[in-house]
Amino acid sequence: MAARRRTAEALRAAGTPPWNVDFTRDGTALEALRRLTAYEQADRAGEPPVVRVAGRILGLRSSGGLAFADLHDESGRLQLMADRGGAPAPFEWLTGLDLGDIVGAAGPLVRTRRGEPTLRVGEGVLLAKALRPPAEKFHGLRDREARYRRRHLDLLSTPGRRRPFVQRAAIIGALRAELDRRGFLEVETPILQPIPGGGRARPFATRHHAFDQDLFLRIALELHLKRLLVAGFGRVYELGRVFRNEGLSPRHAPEFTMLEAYQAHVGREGMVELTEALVGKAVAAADAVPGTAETERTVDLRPPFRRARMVDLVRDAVGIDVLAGWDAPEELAAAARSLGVGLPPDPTPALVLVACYEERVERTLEAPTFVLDHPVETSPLARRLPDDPRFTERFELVAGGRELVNAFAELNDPVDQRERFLEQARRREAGDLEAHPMDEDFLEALEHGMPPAGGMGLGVDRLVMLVTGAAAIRDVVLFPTLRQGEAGAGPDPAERAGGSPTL
RNA sequence: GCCGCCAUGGCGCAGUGGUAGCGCAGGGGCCUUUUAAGCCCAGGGUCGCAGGUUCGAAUCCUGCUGGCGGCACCA
Repeated sequence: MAARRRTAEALRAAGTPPWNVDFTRDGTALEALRRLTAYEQADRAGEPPVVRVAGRILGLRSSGGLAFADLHDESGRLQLMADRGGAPAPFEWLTGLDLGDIVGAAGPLVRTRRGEPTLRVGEGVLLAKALRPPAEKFHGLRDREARYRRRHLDLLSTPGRRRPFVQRAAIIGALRAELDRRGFLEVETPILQPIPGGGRARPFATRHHAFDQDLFLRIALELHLKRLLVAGFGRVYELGRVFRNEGLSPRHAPEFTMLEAYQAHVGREGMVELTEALVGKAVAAADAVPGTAETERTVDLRPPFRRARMVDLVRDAVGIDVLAGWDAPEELAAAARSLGVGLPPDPTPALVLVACYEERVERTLEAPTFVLDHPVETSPLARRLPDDPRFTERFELVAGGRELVNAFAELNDPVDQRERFLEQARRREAGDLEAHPMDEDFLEALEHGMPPAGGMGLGVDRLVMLVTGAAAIRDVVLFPTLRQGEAGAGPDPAERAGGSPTL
């Protein structure tokens, strides 16, 4: 690095500023290749195309009087070449570059002896000197911590690793396009909330100084979107970050992206249809990203998806028939315990069912499956089944052993809603930190009348993981949350220690 | 929060109690069609941090920090 600083200073002294230089290109590397191909297909009529490209130098090879460099831009790679005899100034320029430098280059396109499309440099301009080298050029950054903490270095050193993030953007764009096409209104609701509701999770707490009041970061989008149904919007959705103060894992991050959509006058079936459509569009959008053919997708995400009731899944997988044993909760609990299923204290039949499902069934559901009819006790915002009030008109879409979507016919009975909040509040007082808090403001909205509606929430990061074949949520989040400790406080231990870098 | 594994030059890795090595990158040199170019030369590391055991510690022990994996909880 010291040598690079000297190089930069020498350039400045020689009247060639190493930064803040402009260069107008006439296309990307990919477009340059297309122009060369077109020229060749036209039987090389006339002069070869002259192009101006700009990008980062990630490979340098020189052999005496010939020098090559690999220029990478957002579209791909183009080789640069200069020879001492033919073009002394460009040759000196090219051999004086360092890996990582960002340059502009102009000249005719040719092919080398090996057939590599190559820009023969006529004019070369240094646009930004790299004082630090990229990571190792063959293996790139392998250390996971370094890759997450210094994502810019990871991505610049290994351009192919940008692809999942391009796919992510394509997926989010497709979700938005499909919802827009269906007439949903995209809205933005508060992230800072006095009462974090709409889900079961511990929130992050923060402090508003001017209000002298505690606020929480939202854990879900649900309650505000339902207020908008009350307000008269028939179809609304929000795509946004939510925050949950819970453990991390390859599939859990403290902040993640959620899509929630609400549609008046449709029930659960409408949400099934919408879910299948959105997943289908997401898959198509991701597959349309260039270079995606070799994506490793372990789960077939083509709709339609299987449907199964939770009670049936549990009965078939675990051998416990919760419906049959509903009136004998002690026996149900004993049966579950004898199979090694962990249960909360005083388990009701519903809690036995959910425990068996979550512990024994969910992770086994690889192929996308709509899991239907969750019990009321764990579904405080969902409408009851008309023919069985113990269960709700809810589903979760599970794929790859993980919940991807949670949806239901929304409860619009303010009396029932109040009772369920009270029940949740009792659990909260009993120490359940994730029980839903009482929310009078939301109840007041419901009391004005909310149309019957279906609602769904989709974990965008998980969808992106499934669609791109990523093993960890951190592989589809650009800058994942990491602990900030002494040892990992900054990117460069040498500089943090105050010593001079030894590069 | 608990359990296990990991941490060695800028990056990728080797080194299991006896003077820290290799490749890439960086520096110097050779080479006019290279593709992780090749060849020669010379550099660069308080082995994550702090203690301990030992004549002697990268190596064994303890604690701490960070990461990864699992459990618990959730999407």
